[in-house]
Amino acid sequence: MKRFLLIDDHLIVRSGIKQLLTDMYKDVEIYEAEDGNSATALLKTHTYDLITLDVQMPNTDSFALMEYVKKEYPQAKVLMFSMSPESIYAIRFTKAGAKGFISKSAPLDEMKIAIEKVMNDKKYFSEDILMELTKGNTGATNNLFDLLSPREFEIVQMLLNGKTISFIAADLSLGLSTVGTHKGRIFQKLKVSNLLELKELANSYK
Amino acid sequence: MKRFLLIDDHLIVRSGIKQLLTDMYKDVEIYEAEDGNSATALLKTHTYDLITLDVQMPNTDSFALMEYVKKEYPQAKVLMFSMSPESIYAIRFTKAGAKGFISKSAPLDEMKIAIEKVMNDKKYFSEDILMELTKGNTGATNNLFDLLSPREFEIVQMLLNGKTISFIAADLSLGLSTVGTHKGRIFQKLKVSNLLELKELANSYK
DNA sequence: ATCAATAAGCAAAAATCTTTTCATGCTTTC
DNA sequence: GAAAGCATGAAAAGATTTTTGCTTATTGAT
Repeated sequence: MKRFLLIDDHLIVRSGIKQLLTDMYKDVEIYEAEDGNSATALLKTHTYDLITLDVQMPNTDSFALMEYVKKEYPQAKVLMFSMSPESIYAIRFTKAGAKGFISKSAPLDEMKIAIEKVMNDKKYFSEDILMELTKGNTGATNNLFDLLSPREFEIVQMLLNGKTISFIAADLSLGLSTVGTHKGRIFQKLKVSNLLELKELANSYK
Repeated sequence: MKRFLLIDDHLIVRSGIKQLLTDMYKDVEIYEAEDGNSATALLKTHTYDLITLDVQMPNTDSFALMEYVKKEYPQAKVLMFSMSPESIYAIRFTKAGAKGFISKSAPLDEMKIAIEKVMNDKKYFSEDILMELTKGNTGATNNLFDLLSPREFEIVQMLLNGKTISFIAADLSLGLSTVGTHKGRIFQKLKVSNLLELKELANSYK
């Protein structure tokens, strides 16, 4: 018998995963949580063979939940489900202890593989994420913003407040291109490719 | 026998809806499309008792698809599924002919009601959207996005997805300055002065 | 039929941003 | 103490975006 915990705010998604799991295993026991509170409550009542966790949920800090799970239940096997294939969150969640990361639009076969792998305490990541993970940067930090130098940090905050390059340059008495260069390096370090992604990343740190 | 067409890019969501439908009706025939192309192909092969359509899909303009469906198959009954309960999309899709609008996180009972209503050619909308709709009749809207023209709305969506001016221009086969002008007009209508403010405004309708 | 308002589009110039490359100073490491 | 590496800064060239002013089409109201 396998026991699962599905954490996702969308009922219809939980229902889909449930379907998949009952297809895969003959004897399953499935628990569902639609937010962090019900998740922690359910974590206390049982141990699970696999926990699936949605990356983005309203009213719930998925990342904090992941950290909580890792701390309280170190053996827990967590498979992250994300809406978009290219997730800027992948690295953070992986460092926080997620064993796998898969997109909700992934084909069935891939999902099954991901589920089985993680259940057997192996890791599962899609190609693109794996590349991101292996690409240098084995920095032990959990917070990508820690990688920024003081100056970069100063500038990233202004960018997050909607300030333009030219405004920042004037404000800090720097050359236009200097600020531009900083911005480029910031984007590289944080692995984002535009302002909106940067904002999202920042928001994900609450 | 009931025949359904589910249009959603996330397999796991389709699977969830399928589950719900097979629970509701004894004899069902379910077709799935993960993008606009496969949807239009499937529309040609059968008529359906109900079509469910995801509001946001990558590589697919859901709104254009809705308009296409309405034009080619005026009797089709379309139930929109959206990630968030309130939505900048609600009115637009309703005007384009959607018969219902429901959130993916809605409780099971509500989903069943929505499905049944739309199948019986009645309308279904959640409270908040209904309010939005009735306000429209009296002239004033409380959703700034409703002020945008079709083209502007198309472009604002892409901007919210992090697309650049030049990408949008190429994608829509428009001149660079055309898209730039649209963007300027969008910012004016929505009273925002940069991308981040735009994003925030959009989020506030979620 | 005309007028006014809205929508859609573009060219060209001006403004702004990005990328590449390099220089310098400061730490850390061997 | 030399080498390696990072932080900071910027010029130059190139690319992109914004703004201005204008054209055309469509629609609704008078």
